[in-house]
Amino acid sequence: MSDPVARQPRQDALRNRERILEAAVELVRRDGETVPMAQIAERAGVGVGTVYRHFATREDLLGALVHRSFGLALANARAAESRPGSALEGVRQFFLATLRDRERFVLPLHGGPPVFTPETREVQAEVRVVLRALIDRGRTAGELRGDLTPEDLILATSLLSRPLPGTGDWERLARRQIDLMIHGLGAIVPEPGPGTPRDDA
Amino acid sequence: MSDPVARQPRQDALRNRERILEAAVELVRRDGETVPMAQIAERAGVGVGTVYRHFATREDLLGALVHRSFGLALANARAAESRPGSALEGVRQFFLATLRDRERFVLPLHGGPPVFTPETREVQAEVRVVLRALIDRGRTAGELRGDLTPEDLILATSLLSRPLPGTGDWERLARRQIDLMIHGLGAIVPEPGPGTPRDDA
DNA sequence: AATCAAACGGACGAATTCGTCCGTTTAGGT
DNA sequence: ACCTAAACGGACGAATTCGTCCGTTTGATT
Repeated sequence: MSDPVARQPRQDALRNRERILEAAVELVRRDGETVPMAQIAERAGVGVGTVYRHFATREDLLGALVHRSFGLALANARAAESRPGSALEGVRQFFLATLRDRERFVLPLHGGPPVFTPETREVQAEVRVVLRALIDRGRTAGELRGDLTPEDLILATSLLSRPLPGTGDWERLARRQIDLMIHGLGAIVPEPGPGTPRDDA
Repeated sequence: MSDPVARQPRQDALRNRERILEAAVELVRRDGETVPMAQIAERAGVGVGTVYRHFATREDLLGALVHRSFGLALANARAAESRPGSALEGVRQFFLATLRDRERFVLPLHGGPPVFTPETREVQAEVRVVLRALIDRGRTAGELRGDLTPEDLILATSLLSRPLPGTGDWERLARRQIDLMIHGLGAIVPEPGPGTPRDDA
């Protein structure tokens, strides 16, 4: 008798889906993307069956993690773009936001299959659009290098969010990298100097 | 009747060991560190038995790859340090060398077990020493930021050597990152400006 | 050329991991 | 309170992967 509209999903289903994603982020970052599904299920406090119902295949799950990461990047990009101060400072805030959220990021580490779904690429494109706006603003104001592209910023952030073991104080090192890059972003070029062969084509 | 000195290893053994390492670098970079041993053996043109004789366990093999990578980094660091020009240019050359050799680098992607053997750490320490010398030279000459550390450079290079999928023209992007960083390395700070809160502790 | 220790290859049993299937539980509507 | 579609859990057979073992081949030495 009810309309053909799907009834909304049950509460526990939503909750479990969330738990699975959280567990997956944590374990994939720590152990790599081949971490056993059973382990993810265990940490999420559900059975494997539940995991496979929400994500038909491991790749679906990984794809969802990547998708979420771009969603996060998009939110950060928008926040940085709509921020009042200078565009250069906006870029800096974007970097710092990535660093703050880094434990929630999962980006593909090697060139495996899908992972990048069409929807993910859409979000990715939107990130580009927003960053483009930010860059253009800064360029007009003479704060940013004229040749800067959204890809430069995306690459930098994806590097910042990667799990890097072995290094003791990652937080400090990452902030330093941001610092170095921000200074490099300035439109002012210190000293081309004579001893600088140009080997960038 | 012969001395207790070990006779030198056979020629084919050395050759195979080399082939295995080459195959492993390629496949680990492409498919991740859990790539089946059998696959590595196949690409190397040997049987699995041979792989396991040279590297008793997968971790031994991975450890050898990482060790080699640091050896490469050490060679590049030494070349950059003993180079005639300015120290800043030396740093730049070090980065470019890493980029050139990036397909031979294998560094741990997540915080798994061993991989960092004691010997590897020794090489790592030596890299630090050489870079420290380079940095000090540049600092004395006023070419480099006073607070720069070897770790900054090591981190940057390890980021540059990582396999990053999805991005089309990695080469171009990486050169750009180097460019950005080199400019950031200069001792001259363009514009602290009023709108720049200092949130690096 | 004869010898043999060293090295090789790959079949194989053990151990994981995958993804499904189905009997049981439960949220939420009546 | 009752009902049922939706969701759950985890045992299980199929499929991979691991690492070993041993009969065969080969490089070096005499």
